[in-house]
Amino acid sequence: MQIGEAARRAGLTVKTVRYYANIGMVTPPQNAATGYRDYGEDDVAKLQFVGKARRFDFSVEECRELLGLYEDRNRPSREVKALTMKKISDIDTRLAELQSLKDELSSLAASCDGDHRSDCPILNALSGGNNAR
Amino acid sequence: MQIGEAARRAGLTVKTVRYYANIGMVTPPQNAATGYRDYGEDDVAKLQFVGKARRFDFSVEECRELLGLYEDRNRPSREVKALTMKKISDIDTRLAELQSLKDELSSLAASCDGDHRSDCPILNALSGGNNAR
DNA sequence: GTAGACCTTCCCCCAAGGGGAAGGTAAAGG
DNA sequence: CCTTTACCTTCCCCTTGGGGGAAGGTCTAC
Repeated sequence: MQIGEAARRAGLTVKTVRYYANIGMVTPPQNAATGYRDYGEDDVAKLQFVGKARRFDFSVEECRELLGLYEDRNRPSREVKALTMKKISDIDTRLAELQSLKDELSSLAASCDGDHRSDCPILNALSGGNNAR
Repeated sequence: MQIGEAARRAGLTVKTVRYYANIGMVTPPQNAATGYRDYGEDDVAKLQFVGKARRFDFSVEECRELLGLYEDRNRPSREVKALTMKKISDIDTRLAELQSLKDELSSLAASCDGDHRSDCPILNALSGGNNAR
């Protein structure tokens, strides 16, 4: 099938699918005469796989790794689990950072009247000494 | 003072400070003879302000806006608070997304033995039907 | 035969700088 | 006076994950 239908079926844009072909992630054969890429069912499955992994916040390089494991029917599940645990740990780190930011911003916002007057504790905190963070 | 000291005092890299000058965020006068930028105390204060706002996850454009409000001694604090509340809302959205990702990945990881065998529920979920997400 | 819907490659664009080259400048040391 | 060292400058390419659009080839329908 052509790239448009493959993209539709994988829930990706044509640009994205072409990009994955360019970086060697999902590489369909290319018709010598027309230059058109020719996607098969297995390619669509890989595209769906990558699309789903991307939605799970795996980077393109991590997707490439997962795809390699996916295609290797004899790899130990340990490797896949390790990647997943690492990703969970990354997410935890980011969650903690964002929560901390939110707490600080919330306390700043709570101290600001937010009215027509110009006095603003938020700006004061941002411009004040380095003790704010 | 020269850019190096300004950067040190603001807790930023020279590259970053030069970038802020290039995009018109903090623009010190430039010595006509040597081309060296000449930072004053007010510039350092602005750099510190921007650096702190960046650490609060405000984008460079948002920082530019905050800096405008910071320099306008007559603006209502309402505007500053609105930007802050918007940022908190953005963070909330991202927190929810990440938490959801984490939950899904955690349940996948829990179902995977992670041993030497090749059967892996994580890969099965990624390659399976679209019901996983 | 021609319009419309595909497809291709190619190049520039985003954020927010980082890395490093090539070259100018200032101050200290010998 | 000369050299080393530590600054500084501009310039260009690199990052992530594609998006936008131009120029041009192809295929099907009417």
